[in-house]
Amino acid sequence: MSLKHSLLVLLADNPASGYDLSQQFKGSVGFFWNASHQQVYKELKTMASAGWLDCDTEIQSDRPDKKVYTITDAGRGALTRWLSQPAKPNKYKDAFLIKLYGGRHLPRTELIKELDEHIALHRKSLSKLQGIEQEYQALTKDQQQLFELPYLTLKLGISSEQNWLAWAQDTREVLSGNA
Amino acid sequence: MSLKHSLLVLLADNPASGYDLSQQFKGSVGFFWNASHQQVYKELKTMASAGWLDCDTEIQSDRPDKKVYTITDAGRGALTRWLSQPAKPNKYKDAFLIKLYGGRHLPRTELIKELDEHIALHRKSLSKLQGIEQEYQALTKDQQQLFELPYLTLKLGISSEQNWLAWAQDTREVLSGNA
DNA sequence: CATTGCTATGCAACTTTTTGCATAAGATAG
DNA sequence: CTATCTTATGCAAAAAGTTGCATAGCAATG
Repeated sequence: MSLKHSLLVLLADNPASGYDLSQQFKGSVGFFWNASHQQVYKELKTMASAGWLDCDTEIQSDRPDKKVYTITDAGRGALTRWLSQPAKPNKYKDAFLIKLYGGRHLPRTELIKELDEHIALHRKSLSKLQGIEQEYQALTKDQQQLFELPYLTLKLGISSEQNWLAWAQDTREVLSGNA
Repeated sequence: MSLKHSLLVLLADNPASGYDLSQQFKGSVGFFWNASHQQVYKELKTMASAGWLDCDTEIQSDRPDKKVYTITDAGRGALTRWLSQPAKPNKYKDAFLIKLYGGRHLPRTELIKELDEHIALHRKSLSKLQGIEQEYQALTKDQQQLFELPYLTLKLGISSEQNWLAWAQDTREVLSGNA
């Protein structure tokens, strides 16, 4: 339901191609929403035929051509309508926690091994977010003002990852029998 | 993909009905996995016909009859196979953060109003988890041992909610212009 | 010079999830 | 006494998401 609206929010700032938008889902936006490139391309097509977006093909010589989507007035209307309705509460899903919950059926060493893999992933994710934060902090005050709200979402991403990693350290000690 | 495995993990401990399992998704398990009752009933049916579960109807006089599902050896095998494969990294999706990210297009008062609603939800969720924690802490050491791993998942739930609420307080001040 | 990775788009089949509806009896609140 | 809540199950349609495949040229690594 909200992929459409994520795309509208991103396109409300700047026109972009499906590829560009997919890249955003791999970056700072990916913390709170994500979609595969297939899904994005398909959704953009649907949104364009609903009149929410205009599509222009940008011919590139050294790279594949781009389809650049621009939000229309109808698109902005749809976005505003959605924004003024209450957002559905988020639902967290984490397969690793299922494994931990049912970890009695598994040797501790395996649990720890998998925990370590997830720690590595979360560390990577944290440093990516921190890199984006540094870019933000390098901006002038005026520019920062523009990204004030996206920066708030980034801060939640960072503190969530830090919280996860702190929990993982404690958990690792319990699993190792050092607690 | 992991609904099957959540159900297997839960059924590995105790036989349960679809209703029971749905209730668990509303409780402590709901922090890291969830599904509607329709989904659960359907999935249990599929799993039973795959031979992973046995189904017995428990006739109740003052309440509707129950279908109690018990895990089979084949089910335990499927669970073990799944447990020994790496779990997919979690993906977080939060529609409210989309709104905050694109909040420039909305009056601050509306953003704050919605933030407050989500704060209320997260507080409720936190106190539910803390209630479960108190039940755990009231157990004897031996009983606690049995729930050692589920308790670890609960601790992540609690600290995640606390982290979210702390972020929300900061965010509220920024949105109110008091930062 | 071969392989991998990045840019860039998309179809088709399948699985998963959501949403709306349906039934039914006892319990509790106003 | 009426309405809502809880227990208990499920079907069917639609929407959303995943997985596998396909194309194609340029750049960089080895």
